[in-house]
Amino acid sequence: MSQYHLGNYIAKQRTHKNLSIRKLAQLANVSHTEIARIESGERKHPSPLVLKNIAHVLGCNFLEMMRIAGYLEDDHHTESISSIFADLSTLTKEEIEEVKKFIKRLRHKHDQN
Amino acid sequence: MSQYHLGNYIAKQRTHKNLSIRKLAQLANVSHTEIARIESGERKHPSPLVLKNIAHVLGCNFLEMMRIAGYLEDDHHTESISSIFADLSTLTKEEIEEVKKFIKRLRHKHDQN
DNA sequence: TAATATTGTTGCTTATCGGTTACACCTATG
DNA sequence: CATAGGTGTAACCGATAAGCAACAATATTA
Repeated sequence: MSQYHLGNYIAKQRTHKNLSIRKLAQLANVSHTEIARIESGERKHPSPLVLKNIAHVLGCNFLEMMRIAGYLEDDHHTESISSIFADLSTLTKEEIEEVKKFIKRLRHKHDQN
Repeated sequence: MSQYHLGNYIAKQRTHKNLSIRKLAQLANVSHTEIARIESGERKHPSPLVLKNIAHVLGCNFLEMMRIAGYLEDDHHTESISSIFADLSTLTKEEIEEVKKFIKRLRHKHDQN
């Protein structure tokens, strides 16, 4: 396990925040052993639900984490999305809220099919 | 299991494409029993890798599927831009174009101040 | 130095994922 | 009718995800 994997990414984020494995585990509501195994690379396919909690505590992008975990495919679709991502950073909080509502409405209509 | 879940979504997509469970399984390189369990709701947390294959065969948005599976962040944590990123990922190309226009209008109004 | 706490890691155990096989049911073709 | 094929589901089983308790090693404090 000498290659760069999800565990390295999480470990870097964690140490950068001066958190121990156990402290992160406590905050993310995940066992410390599981986090240790993920970081060491022993755990091959951790649950997305676990990763979601970890990403939330570490304050890093969950989808980025999912991508590193090998769960996402980087296709053209996600690329066009990331361009929007760049556009968004120029907006104010209030405007971003409007975008959120707009997306929520879209998705609501979307889910009815 | 009377509620709308991932299985209902997959079953609808599958039948809409006139595919049997076994045929879908064959194309997606997943056992037919696993797909049956996912559709029935018996399987609680199918692997994202399995879902990726299924989504690819069905020609539907993988992240949308992930969202329905409960693997992506929901609206409780959508405080950062990165959460919008996740939300966007569940939309179609056409819908994303709408969001782009919406953002463009916002910025236009923004620049007038 | 001795006692205590904290670090990451290692069995052990339970639950669940996911495949192979077998089943019961239905449909079509001889 | 009978045989063949296709449908979804159930029984069984190996592999693994993930928690708990115990561990050795280090850091801290009295």
